[in-house]
Amino acid sequence: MASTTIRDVAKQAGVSVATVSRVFNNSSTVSEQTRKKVLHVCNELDYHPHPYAQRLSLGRSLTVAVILPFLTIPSYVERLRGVQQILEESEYDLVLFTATSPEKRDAHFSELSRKGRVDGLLIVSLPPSDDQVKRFNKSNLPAVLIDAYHPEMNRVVSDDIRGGYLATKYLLDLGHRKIAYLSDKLDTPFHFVAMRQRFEGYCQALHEAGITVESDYHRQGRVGGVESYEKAKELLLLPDPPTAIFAASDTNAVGVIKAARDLDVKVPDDLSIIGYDGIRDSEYLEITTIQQPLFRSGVEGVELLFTLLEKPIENTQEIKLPVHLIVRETSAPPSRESYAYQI
Amino acid sequence: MASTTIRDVAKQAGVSVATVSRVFNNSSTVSEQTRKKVLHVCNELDYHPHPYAQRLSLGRSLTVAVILPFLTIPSYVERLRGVQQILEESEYDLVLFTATSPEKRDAHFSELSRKGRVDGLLIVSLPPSDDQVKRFNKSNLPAVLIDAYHPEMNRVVSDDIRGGYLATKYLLDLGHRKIAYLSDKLDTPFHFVAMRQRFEGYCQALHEAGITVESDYHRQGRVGGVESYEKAKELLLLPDPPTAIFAASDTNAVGVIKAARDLDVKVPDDLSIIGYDGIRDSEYLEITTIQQPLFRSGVEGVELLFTLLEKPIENTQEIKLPVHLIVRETSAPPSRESYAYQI
DNA sequence: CCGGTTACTGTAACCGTTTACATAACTCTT
DNA sequence: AAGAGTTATGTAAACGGTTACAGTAACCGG
Repeated sequence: MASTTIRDVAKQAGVSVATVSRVFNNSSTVSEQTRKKVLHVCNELDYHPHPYAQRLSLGRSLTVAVILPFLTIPSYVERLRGVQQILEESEYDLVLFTATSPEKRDAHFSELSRKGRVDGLLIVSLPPSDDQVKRFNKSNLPAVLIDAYHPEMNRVVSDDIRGGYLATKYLLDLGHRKIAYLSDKLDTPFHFVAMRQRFEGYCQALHEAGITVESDYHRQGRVGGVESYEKAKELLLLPDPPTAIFAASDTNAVGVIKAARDLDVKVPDDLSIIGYDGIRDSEYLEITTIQQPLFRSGVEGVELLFTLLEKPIENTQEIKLPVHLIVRETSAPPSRESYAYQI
Repeated sequence: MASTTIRDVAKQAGVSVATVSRVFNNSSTVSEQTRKKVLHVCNELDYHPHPYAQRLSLGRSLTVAVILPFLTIPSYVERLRGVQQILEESEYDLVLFTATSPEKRDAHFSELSRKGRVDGLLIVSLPPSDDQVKRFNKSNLPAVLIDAYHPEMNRVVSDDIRGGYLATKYLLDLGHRKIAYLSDKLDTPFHFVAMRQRFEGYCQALHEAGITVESDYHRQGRVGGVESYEKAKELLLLPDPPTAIFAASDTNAVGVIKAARDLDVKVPDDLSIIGYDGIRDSEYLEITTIQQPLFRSGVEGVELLFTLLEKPIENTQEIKLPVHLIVRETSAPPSRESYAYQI
């Protein structure tokens, strides 16, 4: 069943293809009479313009690519969700790529930077190299980084240094002095930068309080909750264990909670835990956390991209989103006992 | 910077466009000499065939649409991940749609069922109506349901009745007699069917054990963990509370755990909890659960779609994936006390 | 030496749109 | 009443590929 084309409609309506086309792209004028006739025939023949012919002719792909590291990590998915929701209402298709390895990332970047492949690019949490940025800019493909930084690229970031600072300051204000930082590996081939910045904020707050950063209180595991469970155990079994743990993601925090439970360390009595992100789990599990606007970062990213799609160039723009402390049930002042220790 | 076309290459290499095209689509023969020459020129000019011109000419969109209800629910995302991973290695683009309302679902279905829009369709957890199925089949668009059922559509399902049975049987075998079932709303405009089937398995197991299904032991909340927390509380505050709760998803189980904690009900001593799905959280939180192959369902779905894309029609096919009981830390025999109650 | 393969390559139509330009039919203006 | 504007429409050339068909040259067997 060959689908009906614009020519079929034209013939049936007794007009030229140009006229039919004009009816759809309300560009120039068509008399009310013929417009009605054409629409009627379209309806009758169930005509819909062929998307790919349209795209070829227009020189636009009507497509936006979203590329992110993993689909396993809730915070990325939540960002994707924001992107998806806006894109769905637009004329653009969302085509999805994941960069599960640095090689894949590079392959995607170079494929997608070719003119014609997609109209725009949203890059989640994957900082591109200088070379890649150069290529994007040369092919002047509109692109926006979300949760990633490069000076010459438009981006939506959240204030991770401040987030790290806030979390640590909060624990300090509660009276904690022995505060550990537990994160994913800070050095990855992907060059994720968020957790390093949170660490920076952590150091800054400690410094301000006149506390030296204990390297023993800083642990990194592979991404996700499983390994953070082990690392948390290590921390809790230290001769002089921390009274609070700042986990660089809520997922990490879940690992810490489990470790505490298994070692019979009471939360929050004997151990305060603060997470980061504000994903669903943190809500369900009542984890005190630093909430960053994940969903919104996706929304803002698309919207920035849309403005870029309209008028070409300007200065690179940065949208910095705020973070908030959300106090829930995994944090409290340190117990007497731990106080005693440290005096 | 206009991109280089096949004609540029042809001119530069001193051959016809047909020859250049042939070099890429290794269809018919090209002499080794000219092939080399063409490839060299392509390399030099950084030529890549324009995707949309190709698609128009081929009459294939090289695109597969995936449509799912929400991006908020881990199990859907995990299925998507399976789909994505396979699709990424193929020549097809994955374009993503969500049906956050029944109206959206219908709109997507009818748009996507038009020939030419996409080459294939993967529908996750959204059972289509008879009319829609008719339309899919008329436009003979290859489509596969994942975690949804329609007799006239190809599908990948998991054995939810058996899963419900297994979970309940396991609790019965532990000695429980007062077993509640807590799920999302069973009647939704989406007509999700999985949780109803699990309920069926639950009833079956109880029946087999000669236990009548208490309607008071069956609660439904809105999707997700927040409301299941409330419902679990209701159950636990019943005059004769259950000794075990079968939560129809791990997310629901998390709500139950929280309710138990808040009411000082010890898990698993005073209350056994079993979830469903086997998502990450169930692992982190050590929830006993029925694991279904979520990721794999995506993989199998795409693979089934690929075979459909190769040779057109055959009988509709069903792939039924197995489920497994995973015993972790939220389940145990009922305590003496609760036994006492019921004798 | 000739007809028939075989191996390679070119010409041009086609995929289904959009749109610059041309044209035709009116309506004013003076 | 002719020239200038307007308005509505048609013609045909893009967009950038693929591929049916045709053509040419080289090769082969008899």
